[in-house]
Amino acid sequence: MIQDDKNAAITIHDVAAHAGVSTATVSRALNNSRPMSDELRNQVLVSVQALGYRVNLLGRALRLRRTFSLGLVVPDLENPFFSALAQRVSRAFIDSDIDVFIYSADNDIELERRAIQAFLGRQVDGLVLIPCSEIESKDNVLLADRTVSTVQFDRLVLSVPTRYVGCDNGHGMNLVAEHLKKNVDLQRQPPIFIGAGPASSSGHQRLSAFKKAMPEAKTLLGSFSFEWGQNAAHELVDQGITSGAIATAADVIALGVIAGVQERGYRVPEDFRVVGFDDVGVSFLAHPALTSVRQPVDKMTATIVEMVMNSATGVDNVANQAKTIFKPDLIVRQSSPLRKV
Amino acid sequence: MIQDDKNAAITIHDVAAHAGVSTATVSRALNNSRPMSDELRNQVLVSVQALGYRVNLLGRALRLRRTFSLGLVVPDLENPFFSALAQRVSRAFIDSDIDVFIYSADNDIELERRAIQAFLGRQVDGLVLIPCSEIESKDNVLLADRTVSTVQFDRLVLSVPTRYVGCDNGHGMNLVAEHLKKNVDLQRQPPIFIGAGPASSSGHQRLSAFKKAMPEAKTLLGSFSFEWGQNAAHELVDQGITSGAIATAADVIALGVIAGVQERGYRVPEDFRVVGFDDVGVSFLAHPALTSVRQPVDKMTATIVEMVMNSATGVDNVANQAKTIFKPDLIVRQSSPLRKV
DNA sequence: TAGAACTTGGTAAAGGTTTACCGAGCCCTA
DNA sequence: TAGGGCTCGGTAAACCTTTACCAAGTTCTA
Repeated sequence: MIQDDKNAAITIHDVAAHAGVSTATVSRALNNSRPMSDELRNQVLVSVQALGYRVNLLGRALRLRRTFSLGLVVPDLENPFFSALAQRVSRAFIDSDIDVFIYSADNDIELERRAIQAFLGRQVDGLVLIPCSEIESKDNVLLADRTVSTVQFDRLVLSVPTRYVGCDNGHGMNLVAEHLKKNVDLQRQPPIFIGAGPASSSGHQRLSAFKKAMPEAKTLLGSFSFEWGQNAAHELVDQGITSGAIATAADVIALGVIAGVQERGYRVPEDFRVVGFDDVGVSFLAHPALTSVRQPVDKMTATIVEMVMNSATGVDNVANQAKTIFKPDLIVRQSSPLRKV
Repeated sequence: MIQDDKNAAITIHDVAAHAGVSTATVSRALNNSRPMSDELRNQVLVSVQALGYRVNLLGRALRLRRTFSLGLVVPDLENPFFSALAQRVSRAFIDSDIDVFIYSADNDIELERRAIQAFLGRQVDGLVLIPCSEIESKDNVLLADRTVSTVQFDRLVLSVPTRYVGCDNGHGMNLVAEHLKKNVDLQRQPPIFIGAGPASSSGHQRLSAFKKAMPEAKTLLGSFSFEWGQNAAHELVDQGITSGAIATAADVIALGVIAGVQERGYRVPEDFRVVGFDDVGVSFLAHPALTSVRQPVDKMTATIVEMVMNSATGVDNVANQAKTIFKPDLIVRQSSPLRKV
């Protein structure tokens, strides 16, 4: 059984031997950890080139007790909203010396735990979690937080006191309610909310905020999925509701709603106004363009970067449990325009 | 500057001391690497529990020269097609002892290189790459392949002789051509192909296969994006083309095309037939449901698993450059149904 | 010119594992 | 009872780095 280790890995010792210096010198040349003559440094770098040496980050991490890496655990990459968030988080770290590794929990609490264990065992410097469930993920988040600097993102397990970055779902829903009151005739037909169950904090918060802002609303609850929006729309039409204002808990639901009402022969925005939430990941696929609550993702990811970098250098134990909540905006587009159609 | 290392990491030595045994015994108890009395094993496990010990995978990897990890580099997670593929690859490894870590290159050759370096430095056991570009990614793929067991997936840099798993784009396009010939009246209006430029191997292959199968087709080339499909559709309509058959190089383009023609007041499938390619990631968002070439993703990811596991155990240096190409199927749905509408 | 102050290179320990090898104790047989 | 063949625990080396400390050489000052 031949290990195809390719070429049996060059170490710093090989470089040192090739350059005729000690390993300390090689390390110092590569890391600029102490001033040295240009001549000597070049001598080392030439050998590095010649041998094609690449530092073994495992050895370095062991010694430094630091890996320059961050783990990002997302509930489900097949959901374009989460994959977009993942991308944006990675991108936010591009100017840092930290590598972001993504692990998908595939909507499975067990797998979420495995992801966290995988990262913890590999000694990541920090962990960013979008927990699968507001309740069932508790132990997982706890495990993470006990071991390493942890930030929850987008979704929150409130019972574990970690830092958190998210958006003000209540404010977002208020904007939606205001918009509908101003621009839709709600006399004929009270507004309808098509949401997700309260298993995740976002589903939970958006639902209760909308109910509070528009107590007269009819609410239908399902999951954060296209199919659910589609089914709910069919259901409405089949019940004889053929126009009105529909708010949703997420863009992906709104897309389903639009498809669903169109399949039944109704039009958006002429018959139904539809409003989404998130404006991340899938909203660009909507037709007509989707009025949606936009989360300020860039600000949010920038905050995550700040939190991670600070806790890596241990600056800020003060605000270690701080929740940073951003106010979202309403972006008005064709699916629910400003004037009454 | 306080390192908030939480609780300063329990090592195997702490466990050994607590249990009153040597580190060798602890390691053997945890890894079952040599038979031992149940009594002793329990004694060790109790201490492990009591201290909350978790193995440091860095130390282990250093010693074992194996990390039980796989790096997956994708071009762009904001593209739902790639994020779905990433999810599916991870999922395929769920029953193995290997953890899959995902890194997004954000469509940037430099970042793709950084991703590969990050994985190589961390000594992953294997690398799965979906290269950004057929040409510009060459050096990156080469770097990977020189160092570790590498598989290219979906897209191919042919000039680097690595293993590859993909689908037969030519065959897929032949199926599309056949379908259109049988079910659409192409006399009135020759078929139209809305594709992507030849920078990626999939764009390239799909284009040339379709042109070969239907030389009379009009072709428009852009990018793998919704916007491009939308713009291309507008362009067609604005040129006075108001019906016909449209094949595309990807579902995400097809979605854009559907949206585009609908925006101009035409219907799918009554006016335009639209066919996608991939049937992964976004096709479920299409309305009407999208006729598409389905890649057999499960078979493909299973093959990747096999390749990675084999090369990890060094079984198969023979087929080390094997290209495994799967035949896709055509899934007929409403956007281009079987009978002439 | 003695020696302080600085520069610059090397030695070796430490970081957390796993495991080859050793040795001690036991049972069994000749 | 000598010693062969077990079982089972421990010691220490190795995996690859970085860096505290040391030592030697140089420059400068008093």
